Order: sequence, then C-alpha cells, then structure tokens
Amino acid sequence: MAIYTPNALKSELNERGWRLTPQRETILKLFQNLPEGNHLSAEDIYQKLQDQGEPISLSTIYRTVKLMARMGILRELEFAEDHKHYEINQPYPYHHHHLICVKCNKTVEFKSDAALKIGSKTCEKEGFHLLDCQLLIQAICPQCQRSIVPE
Amino acid sequence: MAIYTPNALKSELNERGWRLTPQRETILKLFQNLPEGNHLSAEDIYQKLQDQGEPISLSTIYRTVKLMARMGILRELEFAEDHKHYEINQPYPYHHHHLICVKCNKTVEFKSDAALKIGSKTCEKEGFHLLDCQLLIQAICPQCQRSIVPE
DNA sequence: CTCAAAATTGTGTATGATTCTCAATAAGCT
DNA sequence: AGCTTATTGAGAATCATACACAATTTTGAG
Repeated sequence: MAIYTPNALKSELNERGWRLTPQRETILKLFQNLPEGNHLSAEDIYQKLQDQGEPISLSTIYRTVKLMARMGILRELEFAEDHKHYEINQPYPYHHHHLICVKCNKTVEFKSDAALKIGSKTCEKEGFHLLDCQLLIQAICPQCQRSIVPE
Repeated sequence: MAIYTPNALKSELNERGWRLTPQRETILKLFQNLPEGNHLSAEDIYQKLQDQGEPISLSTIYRTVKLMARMGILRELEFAEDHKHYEINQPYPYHHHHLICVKCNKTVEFKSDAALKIGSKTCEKEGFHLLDCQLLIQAICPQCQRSIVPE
C-alpha cells in the first residue's frame, strides 16, 4: 500500500517483466485525482477518460484494473450490484472500510485501525503477502428498514 | 444471525408477505448440512440437489440465495472468481472471515471476535441493521509468491 | 541510438453468470 | 374450500467481463 509516482509504477511493473504504458499511467492518475470516497466501475473509467479526451478501450481498462488490483494498487470492491468498483488502495491512515445497504446500495465509509491490524497479523501468521484488507459490512440502512415494500 | 428451523424460516418469510416453499426449505437444509467451511455457487447447488434427487431450477436457486442473503440467512461471498459463492451465515462463535489468494483463489478461514465487534458497533452508530460482517483479506499465498510465471 | 523480442493495445467477438418473462402452480388468508 | 397473490420452471435476454489476433509500442542489449 504505497503511493505510486509514475516512476515507482514503472519500476514495479518492470520488476515483474511488465511495461509502463501511457494507458496505465493515465488510469493510475485518474484514480489518484479522485476525491476520497469515490469508486469507479470499468464503464465509469471509460466514460471519464472519454470526457477528458484521453480515450482508452474498455478491454484495456478491464485488463489494467485487474492488473493493478493484483499489484495492490487498486482495491476491488464488490457491493451488491452486478459489477465491480475500483478505488485507490490508500495506506494508513486513509485506508477505510465499507458499510453497505443490501437494499439500496447506500455505502458508508469508516476507518478502523483495529481491523487493519487483524488483517496484517492474519497474513503474517499464514505467510501470505497482504494486498488489501477490508471489513465489509452488509446491512440494511435506516430508510430501507422503514420501507414497507418487500424485496 | 440465528439458526433457522423450517418454522422459524416460515414465520420470518410470512412476516414480510413472502411464502415458505418446499424449494426454499430444501435449499436451506442443504446449507445447514454442509460441513463447516464449504461454500457453494448457484451451479454447485443445482448439481447437488440434482444428485440428491430433489431437482430445483436454476432460476429458483438464484432467486432463493439472493433472498436469503438479504434476510441475513446466507452470506454472499465474492472471491476473485467470476461467480458468487454462498454459505450459511453462522452466529458467533462459528462466524468466520476469509483470507484469499488473488492469484490461485486459495482461501483460509479464520475467526475474529474483534472484527465482529467493530462491525456491530459501526452498524449501531449508523442506525443500520446488521446482516453480515466479514473481514476480507486479499493477498498472495506462499506458493504464488514463489511462482515465477507472471499473471 | 538502433533493433529485435516480447508485452500491450484496440476492435470485434465470445462467454458465462445472472436476470427477466410469462404461463402454470401452490401457499396463505378468510 | 376458494380467492388472491407469491412462486416456480423453462427459455430467452442481458450485461459485465474475457478472449483472439493483427498492429503497435516498450524494453533492454549491443
């Protein structure tokens, strides 16, 4: 969970035999400039880059976010919807977790050092290399609790 | 997070204007009889019921697991694959969390009361009704760390 | 700086999980 | 027992995501 400059990204890619491309740099920048708490779907990324006049194909976007998620640069978020969302994987103390309403998908972000610690200790114990750690709470928000309509 | 008998399931369904059907009961039983640590995809459920001689259509299976997840009876697990897995949402002290290798999908289950507490406190504070709370750790397992092959 | 090897991109197409439609059936209430 | 309304099953439809491959670009060596 580090903050990536274009050069840091390049080194880390090259280390693994991968390459830094303008597309990958563009996508990283997009996420880095996103206001905290925003998360984008592949389609969102596609649209934003289109609007910015830096179009990148959807295929490349899918490939890139998957790659960056596996590198620990992006977090892959799975809420109740039918598509994934991505956000930058920020280091402590910006790291946060998600509370999600399974009915309306409203999400609340919250921080918890304790959860982070549990995550890193567990990884250590099992010999895993930590990429991301999120406490995911599925719940029903106050509004939806009051809603009379079933489903 | 309660243990459901058929009758308890019926009451809870009826409360919301829904109905208890043989299919729903069969699916609940299937999960309740599953050895701890097992989680099934929709397709897995379909196959198992087929083999048991209690076939249920895939449509119904998808509808049922979604319903039960929203009721808090099942947990919806999203690992790195392209399909969801479900498991029974067990109460403390059986409740557990997941550590997943993003490369090979190996999963390790672990318990953590602390994570549970953070979850319930957060819900309380925000006025949400807790359904499920999981600490999801994405990481790279020892074997995959050693692997030379990229991607 | 130049060049070859190998990774990456974009376009179009394929895949596969999940949802939808709708007629037939069955649960729950009076 | 009968009526209302949820549920089921079969198949078709959707939609996110992955794939194939030719053209292009990055990297590292000389």
